[in-house]
Amino acid sequence: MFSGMEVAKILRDNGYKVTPQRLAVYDCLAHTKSHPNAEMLYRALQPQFPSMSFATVYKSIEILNRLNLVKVLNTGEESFRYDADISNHQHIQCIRCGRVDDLRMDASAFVDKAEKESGYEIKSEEAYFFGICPECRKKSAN
Amino acid sequence: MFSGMEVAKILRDNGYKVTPQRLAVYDCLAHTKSHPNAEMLYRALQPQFPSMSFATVYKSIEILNRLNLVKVLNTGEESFRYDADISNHQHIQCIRCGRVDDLRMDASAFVDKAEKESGYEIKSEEAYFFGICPECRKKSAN
DNA sequence: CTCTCTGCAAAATTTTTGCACTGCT
DNA sequence: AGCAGTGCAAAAATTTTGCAGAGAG
Repeated sequence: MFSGMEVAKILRDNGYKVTPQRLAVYDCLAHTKSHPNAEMLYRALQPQFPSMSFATVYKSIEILNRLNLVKVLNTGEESFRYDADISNHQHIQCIRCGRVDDLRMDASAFVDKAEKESGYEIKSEEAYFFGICPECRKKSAN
Repeated sequence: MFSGMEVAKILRDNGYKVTPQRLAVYDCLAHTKSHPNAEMLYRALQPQFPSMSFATVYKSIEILNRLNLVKVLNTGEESFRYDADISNHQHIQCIRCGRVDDLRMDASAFVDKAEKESGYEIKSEEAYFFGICPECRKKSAN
């Protein structure tokens, strides 16, 4: 998680211009835990940038992702979700309400085993769990 | 992995008709290790069913998936991939050539830990590893 | 002042849907 | 014979692209 000034510096140092839109996309991702998709980001940025287009949302994310400032999540829904937390962690999604939460577990033993068994040189890893979140469990009263 | 007759029985027992297209989609998935997407399936079935449409591919997969005969994979590509191996296993994709391989590791300890840490009631789990496959490692000669 | 970025609209992709016709049971 | 399934084309939904004008460095 970086400050606006840090993000600006990273953009500048990599030859990208620092625009309010790019900073706002990062800022939005950095200040939410909801792992939004492009549409949620677009809607969240509308009040501040009424003229902003989806193209800019996607182009901003592409750059932020290339600079390793945001991660792309893939929970199996129609659209991708995005996360400004680039530390190694896993995700868990509620199959009732759709929310996505973070999970922090040390997966290095799992990765090492996968590397040995597959013969691949592993560069990254994504783990998704699916189930029923504490709130939905309460609601269903079983 | 089921035989054609077993799949036919499962379809019939669940009120779905047994059609050559549905059996062929399952058969195609059961006899490949390449984890094809809809287009690969469509092309593979063309010789046998020149009139078959994408609609039928997707509709067949939807039913097979609902009957828990095939699994939907999400490696972060544009399209979904499908797998007739419904046993608990993980997947690893080569970031050079795009191939997807199976990996069989016991993840139950990982799942238990996730369940405790998240408070979720976990129903399923997907783990994807990304790296460079043995063949591509040889080619790059490092 | 230059050159990248934005915003718009159109394009490209993947997947879904509606409907007439076919064919399984 | 009845009704679900197929195939086609059109629709949806998400993401990408081209281009003219705006704005960052």
